[in-house]
This record gives sequence, C-alpha cells and structure tokens, in this order.
Amino acid sequence: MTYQLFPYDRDVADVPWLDDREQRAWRGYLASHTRLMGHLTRQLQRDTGLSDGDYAVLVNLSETPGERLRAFQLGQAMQWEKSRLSHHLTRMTARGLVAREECPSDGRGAYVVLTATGRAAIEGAAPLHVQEVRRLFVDALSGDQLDALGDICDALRRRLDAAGDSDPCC
Amino acid sequence: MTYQLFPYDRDVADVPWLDDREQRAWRGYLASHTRLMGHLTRQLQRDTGLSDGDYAVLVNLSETPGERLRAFQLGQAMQWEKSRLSHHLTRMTARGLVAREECPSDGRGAYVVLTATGRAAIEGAAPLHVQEVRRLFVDALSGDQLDALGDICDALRRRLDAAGDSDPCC
DNA sequence: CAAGATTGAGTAGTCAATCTTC
DNA sequence: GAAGATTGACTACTCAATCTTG
Repeated sequence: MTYQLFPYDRDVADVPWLDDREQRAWRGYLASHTRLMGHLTRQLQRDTGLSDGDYAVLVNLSETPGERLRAFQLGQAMQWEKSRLSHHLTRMTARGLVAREECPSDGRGAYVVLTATGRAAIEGAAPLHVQEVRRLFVDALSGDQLDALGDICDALRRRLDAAGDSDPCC
Repeated sequence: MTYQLFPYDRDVADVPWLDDREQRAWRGYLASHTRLMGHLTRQLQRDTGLSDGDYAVLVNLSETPGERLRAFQLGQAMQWEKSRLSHHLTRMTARGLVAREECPSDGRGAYVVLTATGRAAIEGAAPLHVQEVRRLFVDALSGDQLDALGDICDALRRRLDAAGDSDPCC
C-alpha cells in the first residue's frame, strides 16, 4: 500500500493557493506549536516523569467532582480515540496513577478514578508546568494578543463544529 | 498535550497561576490545534495515503532547488529528532517516495532526494490539503486575524529562541 | 442493532548506543 | 572529540475486530 494519487473527485482546480499573508499565519501556527509543545513535553517528561497524555488525563480527572469520569467523557475532553485512551489507561493503571471502577448505572461503562498517587503526581507537576507555560507563552504575548488569540481559537472551533468534524472519539 | 491546567484549591507559593484571559488563550490554543490537526490528518491519510510526516517531508523537498536536502536540514526544518527522521526516511524510501544519496562534500552526510513518485504524490495531495486548510483555517479568520496570528506566532518563536530551546534535532 | 469499552496486530516515535567522518 | 547519521529496543498510537450491555 502506497502513496497512491487520488483521482480528482472534487473540483480542486479552482482552489486558490495560499497567499503570503495566509501562508505566514498557517505556517507560523504549525511551527510555533511544534516548537512550543516540543519544549513543554520534554520539560514535563524530564522534570516529572509524566507524558503529555498522562498530564491531560490527570488534569481532567482532578477537575471533576469525585475525581472520576466515564471513559468516553475523558476521551471527548481530550479528543482521543477510544482505543488510544483504553491502552493509555491500562498503562497508567499499572503505574498506579488511575484506577478503573465499574459503573453502577450502565453495565457497559467504566469509571476512571484518580488515585492518591495520581493526585500527588499532578499536584507536583502542575506548578512546574504552569511556570513554563507562563515563561514561553503567556509572558511572550501582550494582553491584546492573548485576547486576539482567544477570539481566533474560538473562530476555528466554531468552524470545525459547523464543518461537522467527524470525530473518531465520539 | 497539556490540555488544561490544574486549578489549585490552595495557594502555590511563588507560582502565579493563569487568570481567565490567559487560560482562555492557552486552552483555546491547545484545543483548536488538536481538533484542527486531527481533522486534517485524517483527511490527508484517507484521501491521499500520506501521513502528516510524509507530507511535511515531501513539501520541504519539493520547495528546494534540486528537490534535495541534507538530512539534518530536513530535521531542523521539521523540528524532528534525527532518529525519528532516519526511521521515517527508511519507510518512505521503501515506498519509493524519496531516495538517499551520498554527499560529495561531506562523507558523513546524506542527501534526501525527491523521486518522481514522491513528486507525483505531493502534487496530487497538495490541492486537496490546501482546500481543507482554506476551508477550516484561512476562511474562518479575517485578514486582521491572520495578521495578528502571524505576529503572535512570531513572538512565540522569538521567545523560544531567546529561551535557548534545547533542540533534540540540532 | 448501537453504544461503551477492550484487545491484538501493525505502524510510528523515543532514547541510548553505535559507527563513520570531520 | 564532535557532527551527521543509523540501528535496536522499548514505548505509544491507529485500525479493525471483538465483546458486552442497552
């Protein structure tokens, strides 16, 4: 199975290429995210032993009353495929960071629960992580830029909603 | 991914937490990127058989005079670890998308060259991909927003440069 | 049958060690 | 010794198939 050129089943000849302004925004968006997340990921792993995925799971659970979520809720919040989530939870369970519990109201379902170990891990990691986010993101931008970026990301999210983004996690 | 930040219910000494405006920008930045890239990645794979990584390699090569780059240049452009690049080039070579060539001026080095197959692949994929980028990104934003985002991403990269981002690819 | 979730196989990425050449 | 690059082992993600319950 290979590269395979796709037949032009859509009218793609009329799609205009990106102009300079559009290229600058798009490529800058991609490049800044790659570099920034690369830095934060390495910092987190080195200083706390947690991956980005670990951190995301722990944060979502810690923010919930009862420190528990149904697996599918967790998957939706993180936009993860269900199999990715299941595999990851298996690994985190083996490390003692989370636990699985049966769901009384739905026999198919499973709760994911924060353990004491998991709580300690996120409480230790969060301040270090926030420090880096502040240093490399928040403090690099003006207040106006933060607001503008918030608006931009909202617009992108609305567009994805309108486009009926087919989500593998739902 | 560091999706969200853990809200402490007690004061954390010396770590200024993110306020609402900062949280909105940071979480929006992460969430919008996750959703947008997820959509584009699936579209690219489904319609062209190329992964994000394949596409990035092919674009970088196709934009170069001679359609060739030293491996380390390619790695820097994409911010990839050298081992990741090497493994990926091995797979792309097996599929006939790129080829390796010896470097005359430096016996240690290797050139990565676009093949005719690779050129056909990127030429077929690019219009479809650009169409999606335009639909979900460019057309979702105003001209002012595109400029603002360009400025924001430049600021982020300047901060990373100044921070002496320790790069695994260099 | 649809939804929630898990499993296994195959593919991709990371880390450390290695090799060659400068 | 350092830079460019590759390799192998281990870990992580994707896709399709499966199982159970609603």
